[in-house]
Amino acid sequence: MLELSYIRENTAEVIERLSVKNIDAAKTLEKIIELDARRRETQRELDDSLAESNNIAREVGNLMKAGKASDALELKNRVSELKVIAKDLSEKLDSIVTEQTGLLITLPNVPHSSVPKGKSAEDNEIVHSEGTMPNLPSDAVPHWELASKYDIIDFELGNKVTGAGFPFYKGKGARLQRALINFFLDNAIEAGYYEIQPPLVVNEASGYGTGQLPDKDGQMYFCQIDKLYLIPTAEVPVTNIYRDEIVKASSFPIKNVAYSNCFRREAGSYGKDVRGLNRLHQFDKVEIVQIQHPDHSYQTLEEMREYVSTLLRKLELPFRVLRLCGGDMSFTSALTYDFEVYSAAQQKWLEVSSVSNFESFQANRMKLRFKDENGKTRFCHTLNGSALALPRIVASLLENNQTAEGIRIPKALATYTGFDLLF
RNA sequence: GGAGAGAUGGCCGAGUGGUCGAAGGCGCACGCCUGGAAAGUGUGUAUACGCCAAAAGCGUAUCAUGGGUUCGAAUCCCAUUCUCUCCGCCA
Repeated sequence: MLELSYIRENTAEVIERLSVKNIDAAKTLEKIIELDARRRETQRELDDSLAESNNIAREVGNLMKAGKASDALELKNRVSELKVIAKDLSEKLDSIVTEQTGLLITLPNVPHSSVPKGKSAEDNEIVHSEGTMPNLPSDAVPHWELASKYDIIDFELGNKVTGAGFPFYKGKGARLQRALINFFLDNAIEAGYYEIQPPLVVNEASGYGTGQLPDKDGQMYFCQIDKLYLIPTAEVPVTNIYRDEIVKASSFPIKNVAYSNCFRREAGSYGKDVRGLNRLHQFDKVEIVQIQHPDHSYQTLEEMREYVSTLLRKLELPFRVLRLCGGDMSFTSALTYDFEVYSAAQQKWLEVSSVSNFESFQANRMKLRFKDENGKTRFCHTLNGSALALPRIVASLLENNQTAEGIRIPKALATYTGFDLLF
């Protein structure tokens, strides 16, 4: 959620920057500012009337003590009147605040000045490319064929037991999963991240805090009877640790890493995008989350970007980094780098990581604050990134490393799998 | 799931209708003391909103959450959530 004071003081800039996300916010902003004026006026009237009630109540108390009960009677009536007025004002204030908040949460985060304009993925800016493209034999096949050839991932079995998008990993496939999780966690810990194992379901307030709710609730699995959501990413529970907190500035940067299953309904996806491991309803991901001082968050974003690059280098996968254009960015992000790995057999780039700075957008929703050098309470900046999501890494590892003898496992990973050739 | 007890500031803990945002202690911050530290000692130490250009200051709200009773609620009543104890079930 955008900060009200920021909207109020930089209206034109907000409109201009949101246009990069192809949003025309002028009318909404105007309404929000108008509601804000009414909110403050109503608040003042309400406070005044409550102040008068409090004063009279105190007087009544004094009169009672002095044994002048009859004198108190008239005052009592006045308080009763004020109470009715205050109740009206309070209801009015509630409805104004509700309306204002309702509008505020429809506004996406303002993109960083470096974000290019654009409508779709076509307009993303490639900022970096690295690694050598594999030279595959002519009989190279996509990962879903390799998965069944080596009997390591069973999509049909998943269909039978659960449904589409919930595969079974078997034998060396399961071990490869476990190896990748440990590889990613160990690397993160070495880079100074603190490991967290979060709950896989969260309450409504947490979904709201990181921005999944209310706009994306159809994308999460929901347990109706307990009003709990299956997490779409560890970002949700791990960032919400700090909901309603005032952290010490000396604790910056706060660096957490968490492995979790991620659950996504992916309503509306279809076709070859969901083939094999490309898009699953349940997958594994190691997520890095940082809480940082506003002055340092972009430097941190670059560090996180570099960290993810080192992982892909160790896995010997060719990758490129994209700066997402306004139209392709998420609702909550101010700047996002996507990492894509080349899937040789599918001959396409697969998104394996998304590293974002949310600035104070999530922090404002969550009321995550810190005290700055002047003792002033301010919102923190939050950042996160996948480091990494497993399925598409597995897809490209299988495809890019296929040989006549089997799948070659990169050296850095082989110490975790316990085998360097999957056959 | 059943029965009972409870929820107060960063933490512990007092407070059963009236200047209570809340005693006391711990912690924390700053100062004094010290060669330095500890001990000692002094001061300060919640959050949000509103008024104000801003600071100071003032007002309002907040004692789990939401309602209610009352001139007045941390205190009484109702609902919800959570915690603990016992019983049941159980990885």
